[in-house]
Amino acid sequence: MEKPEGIAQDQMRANLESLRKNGVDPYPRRFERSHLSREVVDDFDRLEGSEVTVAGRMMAMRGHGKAGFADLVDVKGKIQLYVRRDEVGDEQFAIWELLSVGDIVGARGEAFKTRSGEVSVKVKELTLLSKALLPLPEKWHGLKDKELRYRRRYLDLISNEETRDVFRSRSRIVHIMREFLVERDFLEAETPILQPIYGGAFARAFETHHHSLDLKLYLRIADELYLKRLIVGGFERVFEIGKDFRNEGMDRTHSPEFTQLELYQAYADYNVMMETTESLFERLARELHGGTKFTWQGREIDVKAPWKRVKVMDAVAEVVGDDALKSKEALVEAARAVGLELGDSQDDELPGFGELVEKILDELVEPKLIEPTFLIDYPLEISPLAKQTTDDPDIVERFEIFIAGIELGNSFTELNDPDEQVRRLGAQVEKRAGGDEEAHGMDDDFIMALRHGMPPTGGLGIGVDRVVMLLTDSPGIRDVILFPTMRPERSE
RNA sequence: GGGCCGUUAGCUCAGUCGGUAGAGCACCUGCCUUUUAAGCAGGGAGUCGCUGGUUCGAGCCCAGCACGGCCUACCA
Repeated sequence: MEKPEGIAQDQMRANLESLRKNGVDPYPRRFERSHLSREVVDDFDRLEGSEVTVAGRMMAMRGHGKAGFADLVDVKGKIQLYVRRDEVGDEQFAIWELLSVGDIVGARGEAFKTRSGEVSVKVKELTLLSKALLPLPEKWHGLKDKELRYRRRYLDLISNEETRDVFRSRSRIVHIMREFLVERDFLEAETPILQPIYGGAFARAFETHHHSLDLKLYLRIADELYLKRLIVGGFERVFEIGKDFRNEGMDRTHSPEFTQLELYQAYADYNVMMETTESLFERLARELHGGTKFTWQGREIDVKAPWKRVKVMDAVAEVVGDDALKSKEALVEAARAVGLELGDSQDDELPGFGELVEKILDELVEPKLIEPTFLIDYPLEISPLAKQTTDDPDIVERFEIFIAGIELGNSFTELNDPDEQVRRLGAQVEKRAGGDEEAHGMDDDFIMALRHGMPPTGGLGIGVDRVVMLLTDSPGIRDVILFPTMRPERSE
């Protein structure tokens, strides 16, 4: 059942019928415009007195008896229409009087300036291009309700200039990332989203089913294992910008579908990736903010290189003390002492050393990393795809990127020793068998690829949505995703 | 999962002590040929998120539910 539209809506519909009776097609086909609104405004000195044709949505109307004004908004801005009965004729003026705010129209007429100096079009011919049947949100306050803004993003975009700006910036950011990498001879790749075995991160996956293959498939949680196959294949520098899917909780920085940039560079290591990260962020900040400094939610950020590099174990020692790192038992005690909840004291139920380190990082270290920081050199236990450091076999060459307390990316010197990779994934498979749904599975084809020889390689993943949040001063990830995941509205 | 808050006209919001539902915008009518949050006069517009309860009487009090927001927890 369609719910009744309401009185204003009934009247808009009645106007539609009146227009049809007057022989007006309320939904005609193409319309040729000569100028965008901003072109007329910017080039007014040259265009004054000449004829222009513009089109857009009427966002305000001001009637004056036998004349009227409307604000016509198009993709680049707004221009005022001035409609006079003695200019358009009785027939068109009658049509004008049946239009409302929200209707989409085309107008041909002379560019001129009003008495108050506003560039306008003195309309000679007005064409209805689409009749609106529902009223727009309030013109002064815009659409404020967050739920409605997410669910009906089109209204948010019509009403709120800031929302349009966020998504324009998002488009630029993605474009700059692509340009940055293509300039450096990276090849853009598209790898499978539907995967029989998922890997490359710790996360629960969405499951689906392919009917004609009668095959269980997963939506990818990362691009990693396929992009590395391309490195084996000889492309040497590859990247992908695309959606990953993780079947987990949602909050200010987590969305079940999100956009990730992953890149892999043969003959590089994580040090090269750190330099690449710094260059990319500097480039993004310069293009969006004109320099390396900007603010996010009141915090001053400066992405100028070089960024701080802090070893994970040093950061943890700073919080819990050096002695705590000598054994798992000592670390457990120290973690409890600083207030972390670790569950029951049964040793086999406690997290491993690596997981403890990670928990301490999450709770006590990362939130404080406001200025851009690379946390480097992670425990091997929680990094099954990264290569060990030369001086400590329990530590891998890996970093994560933090700005404003938010994790923005993850990178390592990629593990390319196939036998070691089998051992690492084997440990993951055991964890999964023990009930850890987020542990990796064994990907035999990936292992086979490594056995053919993958060059030493540096890899980097960056959370694009979070980068957009940061650079657009948006408080949450839903504010930078056009149509964020929502529970359906209950319909009666 | 837990806590707090919200849900009233298409939108933005009021709603006092529990006593017949309000404003502005939008829409419609009238006047108005340089206005711009145009103006003036008038009009129509409601399942007060849903279900139950208390009460002579509920938008308001109580309980449950739904959806959302913020925080928190979990989760690479």
